Amino acid sequence: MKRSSQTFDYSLKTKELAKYAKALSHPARIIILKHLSNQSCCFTGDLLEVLPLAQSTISQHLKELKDAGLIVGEVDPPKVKYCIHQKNWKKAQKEFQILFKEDFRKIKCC
Amino acid sequence: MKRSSQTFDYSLKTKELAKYAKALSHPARIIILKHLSNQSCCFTGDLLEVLPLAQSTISQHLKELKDAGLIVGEVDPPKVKYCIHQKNWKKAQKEFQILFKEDFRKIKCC
DNA sequence: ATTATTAATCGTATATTTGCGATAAACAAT
DNA sequence: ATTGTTTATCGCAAATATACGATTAATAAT
Repeated sequence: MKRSSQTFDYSLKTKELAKYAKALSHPARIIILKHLSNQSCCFTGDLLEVLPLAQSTISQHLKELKDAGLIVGEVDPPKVKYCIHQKNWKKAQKEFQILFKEDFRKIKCC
Repeated sequence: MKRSSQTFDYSLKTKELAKYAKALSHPARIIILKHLSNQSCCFTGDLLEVLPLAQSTISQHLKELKDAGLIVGEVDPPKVKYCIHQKNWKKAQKEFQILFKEDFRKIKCC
Protein backbone atom coordinates (compact mmCIF):
# COMPACT_ATOMS: atom_id res chain seq x y z
CA MET A 1 0.00 0.00 0.00
CA LYS A 2 1.30 3.43 -0.80
CA ARG A 3 0.39 5.88 1.83
CA SER A 4 -0.54 9.37 0.83
CA SER A 5 -3.37 9.29 3.32
CA GLN A 6 -1.08 8.09 6.08
CA THR A 7 1.30 10.98 5.59
CA PHE A 8 -1.45 13.48 4.95
CA ASP A 9 -2.94 14.68 8.19
CA TYR A 10 -6.65 14.65 8.43
CA SER A 11 -7.95 16.91 11.18
CA LEU A 12 -8.07 15.61 14.72
CA LYS A 13 -11.86 15.76 14.74
CA THR A 14 -12.11 13.81 11.53
CA LYS A 15 -9.70 11.15 12.71
CA GLU A 16 -11.47 10.85 16.02
CA LEU A 17 -14.87 10.39 14.45
CA ALA A 18 -13.44 7.78 12.08
CA LYS A 19 -11.92 6.01 15.07
CA TYR A 20 -15.25 5.86 16.87
CA ALA A 21 -17.01 4.73 13.72
CA LYS A 22 -14.48 1.97 13.21
CA ALA A 23 -15.09 0.77 16.75
CA LEU A 24 -18.79 0.53 15.90
CA SER A 25 -18.22 -1.12 12.54
CA HIS A 26 -18.62 -4.72 13.71
CA PRO A 27 -21.95 -6.21 14.85
CA ALA A 28 -20.34 -7.98 17.80
CA ARG A 29 -19.01 -4.68 19.13
CA ILE A 30 -22.38 -3.02 18.73
CA ILE A 31 -23.96 -5.79 20.77
CA ILE A 32 -21.29 -5.38 23.44
CA LEU A 33 -21.90 -1.64 23.64
CA LYS A 34 -25.68 -2.03 23.74
CA HIS A 35 -25.25 -4.59 26.48
CA LEU A 36 -23.02 -2.25 28.45
CA SER A 37 -25.15 0.81 28.00
CA ASN A 38 -28.20 -1.12 29.24
CA GLN A 39 -26.52 -3.01 32.03
CA SER A 40 -24.21 -0.32 33.32
CA CYS A 41 -21.39 -2.88 33.52
CA CYS A 42 -20.52 -6.48 32.81
CA PHE A 43 -17.80 -9.08 32.90
CA THR A 44 -16.13 -10.58 29.87
CA GLY A 45 -17.66 -13.95 30.68
CA ASP A 46 -21.20 -12.58 30.55
CA LEU A 47 -20.68 -11.82 26.89
CA LEU A 48 -19.98 -15.47 26.11
CA GLU A 49 -23.71 -16.08 26.55
CA VAL A 50 -24.64 -13.15 24.33
CA LEU A 51 -22.23 -13.61 21.45
CA PRO A 52 -21.49 -16.66 19.29
CA LEU A 53 -17.76 -16.13 19.54
CA ALA A 54 -14.78 -17.70 21.25
CA GLN A 55 -13.52 -16.17 24.47
CA SER A 56 -10.35 -14.99 22.82
CA THR A 57 -12.28 -13.27 20.06
CA ILE A 58 -14.51 -11.44 22.50
CA SER A 59 -11.45 -10.37 24.42
CA GLN A 60 -10.05 -8.94 21.20
CA HIS A 61 -13.21 -6.97 20.50
CA LEU A 62 -13.14 -5.60 24.03
CA LYS A 63 -9.56 -4.52 23.48
CA GLU A 64 -10.56 -2.64 20.36
CA LEU A 65 -13.35 -0.85 22.18
CA LYS A 66 -10.91 -0.03 24.95
CA ASP A 67 -8.32 1.25 22.47
CA ALA A 68 -10.96 3.44 20.86
CA GLY A 69 -11.71 4.83 24.31
CA LEU A 70 -15.34 3.77 24.41
CA ILE A 71 -15.08 1.40 27.36
CA VAL A 72 -12.91 0.93 30.43
CA GLY A 73 -11.99 -2.25 32.25
CA GLU A 74 -11.61 -2.45 35.98
CA VAL A 75 -9.67 -5.47 37.21
CA ASP A 76 -11.41 -7.41 39.99
CA PRO A 77 -9.41 -10.63 39.92
CA PRO A 78 -9.82 -12.98 38.35
CA LYS A 79 -12.55 -11.06 36.57
CA VAL A 80 -12.53 -7.79 34.70
CA LYS A 81 -15.51 -5.50 34.88
CA TYR A 82 -16.18 -3.49 31.75
CA CYS A 83 -18.16 -0.27 31.60
CA ILE A 84 -18.90 2.44 29.10
CA HIS A 85 -16.34 5.24 29.24
CA GLN A 86 -18.98 7.84 29.87
CA LYS A 87 -16.98 10.92 28.97
CA ASN A 88 -15.79 9.56 25.63
CA TRP A 89 -19.16 7.99 24.94
CA LYS A 90 -20.74 11.42 25.16
CA LYS A 91 -17.97 12.84 23.06
CA ALA A 92 -18.65 10.27 20.36
CA GLN A 93 -22.36 10.94 20.57
CA LYS A 94 -21.76 14.62 20.04
CA GLU A 95 -19.47 14.08 17.08
CA PHE A 96 -21.97 11.86 15.32
CA GLN A 97 -24.66 14.45 16.04
CA ILE A 98 -22.56 17.14 14.43
CA LEU A 99 -21.93 15.02 11.35
CA PHE A 100 -25.59 14.33 10.82
CA LYS A 101 -26.74 17.81 11.72
CA GLU A 102 -25.03 19.61 8.82
CA ASP A 103 -27.63 21.70 7.06
CA PHE A 104 -28.71 20.83 3.59
CA ARG A 105 -28.90 23.70 1.18
CA LYS A 106 -32.19 24.45 -0.49
CA ILE A 107 -31.29 22.77 -3.78
CA LYS A 108 -32.54 19.24 -3.66
CA CYS A 109 -31.01 17.50 -6.63
CA CYS A 110 -31.64 13.80 -6.13
CA MET B 1 -10.70 -17.31 9.28
CA LYS B 2 -13.30 -19.56 10.85
CA ARG B 3 -16.72 -18.11 10.65
CA SER B 4 -19.07 -18.49 13.52
CA SER B 5 -20.05 -14.85 13.16
CA GLN B 6 -20.72 -15.23 9.44
CA THR B 7 -23.11 -18.12 10.00
CA PHE B 8 -24.64 -16.58 13.10
CA ASP B 9 -27.19 -13.99 12.20
CA TYR B 10 -26.98 -10.74 13.98
CA SER B 11 -30.21 -8.78 13.89
CA LEU B 12 -30.98 -6.68 10.85
CA LYS B 13 -30.78 -3.49 12.91
CA THR B 14 -27.41 -4.43 14.31
CA LYS B 15 -26.01 -5.32 10.91
CA GLU B 16 -27.34 -2.13 9.39
CA LEU B 17 -25.81 0.06 12.06
CA ALA B 18 -22.48 -1.75 11.66
CA LYS B 19 -22.70 -1.18 7.92
CA TYR B 20 -23.23 2.55 8.36
CA ALA B 21 -20.46 2.73 10.94
CA LYS B 22 -18.09 0.94 8.59
CA ALA B 23 -18.87 3.46 5.87
CA LEU B 24 -17.92 6.22 8.31
CA SER B 25 -14.79 4.46 9.53
CA HIS B 26 -12.35 6.16 7.16
CA PRO B 27 -11.39 9.85 7.41
CA ALA B 28 -11.60 10.31 3.65
CA ARG B 29 -15.19 9.13 3.63
CA ILE B 30 -16.08 11.41 6.51
CA ILE B 31 -14.67 14.33 4.57
CA ILE B 32 -16.67 13.31 1.51
CA LEU B 33 -19.87 13.12 3.51
CA LYS B 34 -19.26 16.44 5.24
CA HIS B 35 -18.58 17.98 1.86
CA LEU B 36 -21.80 16.55 0.46
CA SER B 37 -23.96 17.46 3.39
CA ASN B 38 -22.70 21.05 3.20
CA GLN B 39 -22.74 21.42 -0.55
CA SER B 40 -25.88 19.50 -1.36
CA CYS B 41 -24.07 17.77 -4.21
CA CYS B 42 -20.74 17.48 -5.93
CA PHE B 43 -18.85 15.79 -8.73
CA THR B 44 -16.10 13.22 -8.24
CA GLY B 45 -13.55 15.61 -9.65
CA ASP B 46 -14.33 18.24 -7.02
CA LEU B 47 -13.09 15.88 -4.38
CA LEU B 48 -9.66 15.69 -5.99
CA GLU B 49 -9.05 19.17 -4.62
CA VAL B 50 -10.27 18.25 -1.18
CA LEU B 51 -8.57 14.89 -0.66
CA PRO B 52 -4.91 13.87 -1.04
CA LEU B 53 -5.83 10.72 -2.91
CA ALA B 54 -5.67 9.38 -6.43
CA GLN B 55 -8.77 9.60 -8.57
CA SER B 56 -9.20 5.83 -8.54
CA THR B 57 -9.02 5.73 -4.78
CA ILE B 58 -11.64 8.43 -4.39
CA SER B 59 -13.84 6.56 -6.81
CA GLN B 60 -13.50 3.51 -4.63
CA HIS B 61 -14.49 5.40 -1.49
CA LEU B 62 -17.51 6.76 -3.32
CA LYS B 63 -18.46 3.25 -4.30
CA GLU B 64 -18.32 2.15 -0.70
CA LEU B 65 -20.53 5.01 0.41
CA LYS B 66 -22.90 4.13 -2.41
CA ASP B 67 -22.92 0.45 -1.45
CA ALA B 68 -23.67 1.41 2.14
CA GLY B 69 -26.60 3.43 0.84
CA LEU B 70 -25.43 6.78 2.17
CA ILE B 71 -25.01 8.51 -1.18
CA VAL B 72 -26.42 8.30 -4.68
CA GLY B 73 -24.78 9.11 -7.99
CA GLU B 74 -26.61 10.65 -10.90
CA VAL B 75 -24.89 10.26 -14.24
CA ASP B 76 -24.54 13.48 -16.19
CA PRO B 77 -21.98 12.43 -18.81
CA PRO B 78 -19.15 12.50 -18.62
CA LYS B 79 -19.56 13.57 -15.02
CA VAL B 80 -21.33 11.95 -12.12
CA LYS B 81 -23.11 14.06 -9.55
CA TYR B 82 -23.09 12.66 -6.04
CA CYS B 83 -25.55 13.54 -3.31
CA ILE B 84 -26.48 12.37 0.14
CA HIS B 85 -29.14 9.69 0.05
CA GLN B 86 -31.43 11.64 2.30
CA LYS B 87 -33.75 8.86 3.36
CA ASN B 88 -30.96 6.51 4.39
CA TRP B 89 -28.96 9.35 5.86
CA LYS B 90 -31.83 10.07 8.23
CA LYS B 91 -32.16 6.37 8.91
CA ALA B 92 -28.50 6.18 9.87
CA GLN B 93 -28.84 9.28 12.02
CA LYS B 94 -31.74 7.71 13.91
CA GLU B 95 -29.92 4.44 14.46
CA PHE B 96 -26.88 6.17 15.92
CA GLN B 97 -29.21 8.24 18.10
CA ILE B 98 -30.82 5.10 19.44
CA LEU B 99 -27.46 3.51 20.20
CA PHE B 100 -26.27 6.50 22.17
CA LYS B 101 -29.59 7.16 23.86
CA GLU B 102 -29.73 3.91 25.85
CA ASP B 103 -30.31 4.79 29.47
CA PHE B 104 -27.65 4.17 32.02
CA ARG B 105 -28.81 2.50 35.20
CA LYS B 106 -28.29 4.30 38.48
CA ILE B 107 -25.24 2.27 39.49
CA LYS B 108 -22.20 4.13 38.38
CA CYS B 109 -19.32 1.73 38.79
CA CYS B 110 -16.39 3.28 36.98
C1' DA C 1 1.87 -26.42 46.72
C1' DT C 2 -2.07 -27.51 43.84
C1' DT C 3 -6.18 -26.57 41.62
C1' DA C 4 -9.90 -23.76 39.71
C1' DT C 5 -11.50 -19.57 37.56
C1' DT C 6 -11.24 -15.88 34.57
C1' DA C 7 -9.30 -13.06 31.06
C1' DA C 8 -5.38 -11.63 28.06
C1' DT C 9 -2.06 -12.72 24.71
C1' DC C 10 0.36 -15.46 21.15
C1' DG C 11 0.57 -17.74 16.84
C1' DT C 12 -1.66 -18.66 12.76
C1' DA C 13 -4.85 -18.64 8.80
C1' DT C 14 -7.86 -16.21 5.91
C1' DA C 15 -10.56 -12.19 4.42
C1' DT C 16 -11.04 -7.50 3.75
C1' DT C 17 -9.43 -2.82 3.15
C1' DT C 18 -6.66 0.68 1.28
C1' DG C 19 -3.98 2.55 -2.20
C1' DC C 20 -1.93 3.23 -6.77
C1' DG C 21 -1.24 3.25 -11.87
C1' DA C 22 -3.07 1.66 -16.09
C1' DT C 23 -6.83 0.90 -18.77
C1' DA C 24 -11.59 1.02 -20.26
C1' DA C 25 -16.06 3.23 -20.91
C1' DA C 26 -19.14 6.92 -22.07
C1' DC C 27 -20.06 10.78 -24.14
C1' DA C 28 -19.15 15.85 -26.28
C1' DA C 29 -16.88 18.53 -29.35
C1' DT C 30 -14.27 19.03 -33.21
C1' DA D 1 -13.16 9.40 -37.17
C1' DT D 2 -10.37 11.63 -33.63
C1' DT D 3 -9.64 13.93 -29.48
C1' DG D 4 -10.63 15.52 -24.85
C1' DT D 5 -12.96 15.03 -20.41
C1' DT D 6 -14.51 12.55 -16.68
C1' DT D 7 -15.25 8.51 -14.03
C1' DA D 8 -15.20 3.47 -13.15
C1' DT D 9 -12.86 -0.74 -13.06
C1' DC D 10 -8.89 -4.00 -13.17
C1' DG D 11 -4.77 -5.88 -11.32
C1' DC D 12 -1.69 -5.75 -7.99
C1' DA D 13 0.74 -5.04 -3.32
C1' DA D 14 0.71 -4.11 1.43
C1' DA D 15 -1.70 -3.41 5.66
C1' DT D 16 -5.33 -4.41 8.75
C1' DA D 17 -9.17 -7.07 10.63
C1' DT D 18 -11.38 -11.26 12.12
C1' DA D 19 -11.41 -15.62 14.11
C1' DC D 20 -9.76 -19.65 16.49
C1' DG D 21 -7.17 -22.80 19.70
C1' DA D 22 -3.41 -23.02 22.83
C1' DT D 23 -0.98 -20.92 26.23
C1' DT D 24 0.03 -17.70 29.88
C1' DA D 25 -0.99 -14.78 33.83
C1' DA D 26 -3.18 -13.51 37.99
C1' DT D 27 -5.49 -14.52 41.82
C1' DA D 28 -8.62 -17.26 45.17
C1' DA D 29 -9.59 -21.37 47.36
C1' DT D 30 -8.31 -25.63 48.95
